[in-house]
Amino acid sequence: MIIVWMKEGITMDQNKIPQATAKRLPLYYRFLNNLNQQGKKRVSSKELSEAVKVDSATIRRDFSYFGALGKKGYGYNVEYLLGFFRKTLDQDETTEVALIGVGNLGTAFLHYNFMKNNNIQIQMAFDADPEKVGTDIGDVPIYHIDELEEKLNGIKVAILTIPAHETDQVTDRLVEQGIDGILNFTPARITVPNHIRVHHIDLAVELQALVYFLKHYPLQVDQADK
Amino acid sequence: MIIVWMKEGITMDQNKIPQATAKRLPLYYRFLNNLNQQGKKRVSSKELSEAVKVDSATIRRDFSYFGALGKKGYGYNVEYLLGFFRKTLDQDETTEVALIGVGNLGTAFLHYNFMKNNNIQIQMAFDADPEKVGTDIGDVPIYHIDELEEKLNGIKVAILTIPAHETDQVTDRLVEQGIDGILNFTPARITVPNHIRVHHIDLAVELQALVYFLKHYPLQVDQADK
DNA sequence: ATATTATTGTGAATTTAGTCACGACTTCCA
DNA sequence: TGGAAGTCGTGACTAAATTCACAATAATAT
Ligand SMILES: NC(=O)c1ccc[n+]([C@@H]2O[C@H](COP(=O)([O-])OP(=O)(O)OC[C@H]3O[C@@H](n4cnc5c(N)ncnc54)[C@H](O)[C@@H]3O)[C@@H](O)[C@H]2O)c1
Ligand SMILES: NC(=O)c1ccc[n+]([C@@H]2O[C@H](COP(=O)([O-])OP(=O)(O)OC[C@H]3O[C@@H](n4cnc5c(N)ncnc54)[C@H](O)[C@@H]3O)[C@@H](O)[C@H]2O)c1
Repeated sequence: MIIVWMKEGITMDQNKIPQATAKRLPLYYRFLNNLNQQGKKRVSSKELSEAVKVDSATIRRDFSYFGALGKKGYGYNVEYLLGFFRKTLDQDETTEVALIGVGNLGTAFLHYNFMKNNNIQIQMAFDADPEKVGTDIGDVPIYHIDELEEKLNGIKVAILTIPAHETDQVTDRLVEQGIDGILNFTPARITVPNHIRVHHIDLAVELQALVYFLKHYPLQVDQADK
Repeated sequence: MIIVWMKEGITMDQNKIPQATAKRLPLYYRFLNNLNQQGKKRVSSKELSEAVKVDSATIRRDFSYFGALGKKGYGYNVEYLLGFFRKTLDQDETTEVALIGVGNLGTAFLHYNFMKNNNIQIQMAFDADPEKVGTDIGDVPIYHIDELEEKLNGIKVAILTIPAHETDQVTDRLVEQGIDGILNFTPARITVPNHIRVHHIDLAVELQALVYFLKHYPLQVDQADK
């Protein structure tokens, strides 16, 4: 077995962009979009910092990976920066997504459908329940999961909101169809070939972790908490 | 203005537990619970690693912050480890939570209500819509947001699933009532006094970040991807 | 018994992320 | 025009997290 490793971040474009930075980009983008809509022309790392709650040095550092986007003594030009990020985040082309599992969570996502500030659209949904199949939710058609192979049509990103015990089976079929990325809301940790990227969002874990932090990590006490 | 800083992680119990470790604890706990229910008696860091997708050295390191929980050459005793984590994660006492905003997401959470493997329970919900007030969802009563002060009754943790533009106003009221922690699903970054812990889960950002990674961070290509 | 195999716990090394602090440059006002 | 104020970009530092790699030890088989 020959394995070719392309370590992350040293390939393709010149992306040496740290992962931590990459995760913050959509946040910056959204906020810049707001500013722009408000007609704001310039913004400093300090202002941004207060709004997105990221240290201003971190913001400057993040931006600097893309070159010198600002002007010393001035700040950043909102429109320019926004345009830059639009290109960087590929906001011009829409990414099509499939959602699997139209239950409580899945339905919520379909109603919301991420199209507010961004380039991502749920194109179709699948469910195993015949009751749900055939209806639309917010213009998104719901197909039966048996039609996955037939309908998926080259979609590369999937959101998984099915019961945990169905996860492996469905994942295998998605992999078979050439999926590239999965946003997994089930508590199951899935196994996929390593060219596929999976992000887990484990809501129960998030809540438990918050509670754990509250009990065990007392925060700063500011005696003049105004 | 006098500020007393208690830096995180050097206070109270002997917790020098790194944050990254703390965030993984609920995950470990859940998986150990599964194992135990399956009647499994022992488990190695390698097995755990495959199941939860965390490097086995990281798992051993994580556990080691709590002392020597395993046996060399053997692994970990599932029951013992589980018992240990139950205590550590305070799984015996239930944490009461309030949910604010019974919309798409909020309703999904109410139906789910986290009580599966853990000690967290949504006790009550609030909404501004009179249509929703008065009904119950899965035994959780829905009150009008105007009753917040009256009903909240010392609850220390809140889940926020309201529209972004309502966030500051509602947050201030929660703070006023002495909330300790907020799990914020709105895209708004909220400002709170620094003894209050806020975790953001920004679903749109997560999805955008996944797409960004797919386009810009080609993963390892395994030529014998079996 | 003894050898073989499995697996921990942890120092040390490495990698990744975050922050400080300041020189360089811009803007803006008097 | 000159100087004060503001802000970036970044080298150097610090901190946090991960991973390597191996001695120590336990379980098991023969
Ligand atoms: N709802 C929440 O608040 C919440 C919180 C944390 C985690 N989760 C996790 O998210 C997932 C979904 O949760 P939910 O509350 O929406 O569950 P749900 O039961 O409401 O929805 C699951 C949906 O998947 C469908 N389904 C079942 N098998 C399928 C298959 N093979 N192919 C396609 N569809 C199939 C069902 O018909 C159902 O509509 C679960 O894994 C759950 O553990 C949910
Ligand atoms: N639904 C999703 O998939 C999704 C995805 C990403 C982010 N979000 C964010 O999560 C939040 C909730 O989303 P949603 O889709 O559930 O929205 P929603 O509009 O369906 O629900 C919001 C609910 O909050 C209630 N509300 C409004 N003002 C209130 C107040 N002052 N006090 C109490 N309740 C109030 C409304 O009556 C409504 O029931 C939003 O901020 C949204 O941006 C949602």
